[in-house]
Amino acid sequence: MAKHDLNNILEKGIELFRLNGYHNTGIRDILKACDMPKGSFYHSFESKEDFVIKAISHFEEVIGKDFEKNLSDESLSYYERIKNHFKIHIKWYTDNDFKVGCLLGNLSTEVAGTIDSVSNSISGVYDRWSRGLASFIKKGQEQGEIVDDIEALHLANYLFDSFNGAVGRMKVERSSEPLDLFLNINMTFIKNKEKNVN
Amino acid sequence: MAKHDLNNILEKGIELFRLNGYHNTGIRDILKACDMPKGSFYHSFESKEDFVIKAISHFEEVIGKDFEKNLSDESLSYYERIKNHFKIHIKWYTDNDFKVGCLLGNLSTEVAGTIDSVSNSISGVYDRWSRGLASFIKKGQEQGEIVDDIEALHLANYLFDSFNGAVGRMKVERSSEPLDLFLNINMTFIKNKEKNVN
DNA sequence: TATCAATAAACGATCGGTCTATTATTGTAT
DNA sequence: ATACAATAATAGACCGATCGTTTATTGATA
Repeated sequence: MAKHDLNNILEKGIELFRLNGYHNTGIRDILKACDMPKGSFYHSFESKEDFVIKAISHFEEVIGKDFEKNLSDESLSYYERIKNHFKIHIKWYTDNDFKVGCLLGNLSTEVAGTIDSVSNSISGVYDRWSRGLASFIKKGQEQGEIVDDIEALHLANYLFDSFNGAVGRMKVERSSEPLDLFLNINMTFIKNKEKNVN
Repeated sequence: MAKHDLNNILEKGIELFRLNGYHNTGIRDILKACDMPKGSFYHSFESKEDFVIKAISHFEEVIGKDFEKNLSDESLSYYERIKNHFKIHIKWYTDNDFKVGCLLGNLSTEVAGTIDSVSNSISGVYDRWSRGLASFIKKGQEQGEIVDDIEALHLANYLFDSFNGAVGRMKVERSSEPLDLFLNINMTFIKNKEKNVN
């Protein structure tokens, strides 16, 4: 039995990676943030690379739950559920003063081009998330809420990517405007105007 | 008169920042890439931060020209010019094996949250570029080529952000698919279907 | 007493940045 | 034109700090 809760360390690491990036976050910073002694890190993790891979998995688990909950809210139309999901995330970024990015977005731009294990790991998460979102988009298309001239899986992938781009810009502008633009424009775009659904 | 061409150093730095990121690119790496000794760097630049700010300016200049050229191609409709511009960039990323990001996109996610001078500098570039693109979007809207229910400046900002998100994903997937999706989906979205313009 | 997780201390490498010394280049006076 | 001081530019050794990682030792358990 480990004395230190590994999930706690992973979450502190995720927090710091999101705030300061991968290469600008030292292992010492993570350890200091959760009062773990300096020597203990390599008892639980093989390397920093191993740590970030496990952090990605933990992130998938935590955000994935939130994700499923939002999309399964049967009081809303499929279109509204998707909109609501992004709205909730926008609120979160706003509450964090526009200084924190998405773990996957940060790692994608910073290290996905140089560390293969990281890009492979992120790719898997996006694949699963996109298929999850796509299943709800498809239902929305079948209900006539969402435009159906674009494949659901393509639309899902695109929406995630576009949102990440807006998050990057948000950090620059220190404002929710890029996120709001993302939401308003894409929600206008994907709405099937022939039906009048909220 | 300087023996070393400052623009050459800036371009090598931009290349490395785009490939490996800001914190993962040491000043030594930049100097080695252009055979410049250490002492000369600090004769020309105050610090790494000063260097990256000047690199952003140089990047604005270089890409800005390319940008203006593409959008001023009078053989194409406004809609086609915009599409063509992004197409040219997609080809460039493809030629670079999907491992290189946009300087501004990289710096936005990696350091815009922590180094104010960088976020301010990037913000200025985006502001000028967005206004440039918006002026052409506006003309496209007036010609009935582009949907006009969204403000041109908003659309311009949104397109840049969305493209950057696709570039991040491209690095993860090592594929042009995210970029192609960005182009196909957005070009479908912004096209005014009432008129039949290429 | 044997085992092994947990931890402290130290490792070599590299970071951004400074320092002093040397070499080109320039402006000025003759 | 020539001599010479002044300054710009080049060169690389060097600095303390910090990087990711390794090693040696401790402390608890069986």
